[in-house]
Amino acid sequence: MKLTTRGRYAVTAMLDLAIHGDRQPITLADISQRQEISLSYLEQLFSKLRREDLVRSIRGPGGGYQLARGFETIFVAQIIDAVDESIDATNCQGRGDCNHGEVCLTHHLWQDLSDQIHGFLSGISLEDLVKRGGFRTSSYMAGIVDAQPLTLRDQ
Amino acid sequence: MKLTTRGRYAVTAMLDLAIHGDRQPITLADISQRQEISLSYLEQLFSKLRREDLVRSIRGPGGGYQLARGFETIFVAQIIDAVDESIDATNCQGRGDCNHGEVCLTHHLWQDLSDQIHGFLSGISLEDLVKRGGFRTSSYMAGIVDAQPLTLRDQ
DNA sequence: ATAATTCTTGACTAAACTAGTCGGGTATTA
DNA sequence: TAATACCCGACTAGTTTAGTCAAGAATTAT
Repeated sequence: MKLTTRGRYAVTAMLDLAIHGDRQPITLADISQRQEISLSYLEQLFSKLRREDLVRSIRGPGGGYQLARGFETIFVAQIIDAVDESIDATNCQGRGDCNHGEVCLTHHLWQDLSDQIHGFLSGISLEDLVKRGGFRTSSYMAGIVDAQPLTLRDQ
Repeated sequence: MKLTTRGRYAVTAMLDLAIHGDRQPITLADISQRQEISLSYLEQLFSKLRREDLVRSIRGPGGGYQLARGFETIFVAQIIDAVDESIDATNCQGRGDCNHGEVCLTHHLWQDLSDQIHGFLSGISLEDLVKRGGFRTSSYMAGIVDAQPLTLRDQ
């Protein structure tokens, strides 16, 4: 899992969709204006989001995009995974031969860290982001208590 | 905080130092061979690690690098911060004017996530990495129970 | 002294990635 | 049939990554 601006853009756009798109489809032009993201760039991102079944598209006048399902079932991790084709956290593509044919010193550290961040973001849904606090206050994560805390796994 | 290969290299090298460097200084050439990292690239990384006072250098024959202090006081987050000059997690350099002069929808999400990952890696010391489990088993994080769990903050 | 060793520094580079732009499609509706 | 809006692929400037190369400075052993 990678965390880049692209993932940020995608989550922001999906959040915009969750907020404004409960009735009609929302055009990328609208999102582009509201969120200040280039239209063509949004097209690239939504192409991936659609392939991953996170959004539904409707062509023609009056068309646009909608969430493919309820916002309580769409999680931040899924959005980021859809657009930031997750390169391996490890250097050896999981083969475990990163150091002279053996596993390198920090192989499992990164693997586990990746898993943990992923688990963390898998616990935050669009609903969480929409419902908690205002978007312009600094406390909108305050109520997110259901989000899976990022602890170290036991095995 | 950024998580890239550079940070991985740095942590791996520091771990190598923690394991082999308890007596004499360790040369970058040794680390380069053991960890399969280019010598010149290591030089760049250690230049930054030295500036951040994480390692001590000794020139001349018999010289090399040592940890600047006990491995129980050096944390993964410090190493990564030293080499991956932490760009802002946010788009607006913390000014909060990322969207039409206001804070963008996901500003605080990324800010908080950044903080959490940072806190998480601030709880894992080189000692933890050295002592727990073998480096070639998949369970060396099993005993790290003191590491600050990554939970959402309350305010 | 001087040669060997090792760190120190800066300039340079190929390859990859990011965040776009551009131009032409295709489906749908009015 | 024109307008709307998604769809798709090619292209690009700028940045970052991972690395090379070359010269130099400090220290030790001979």
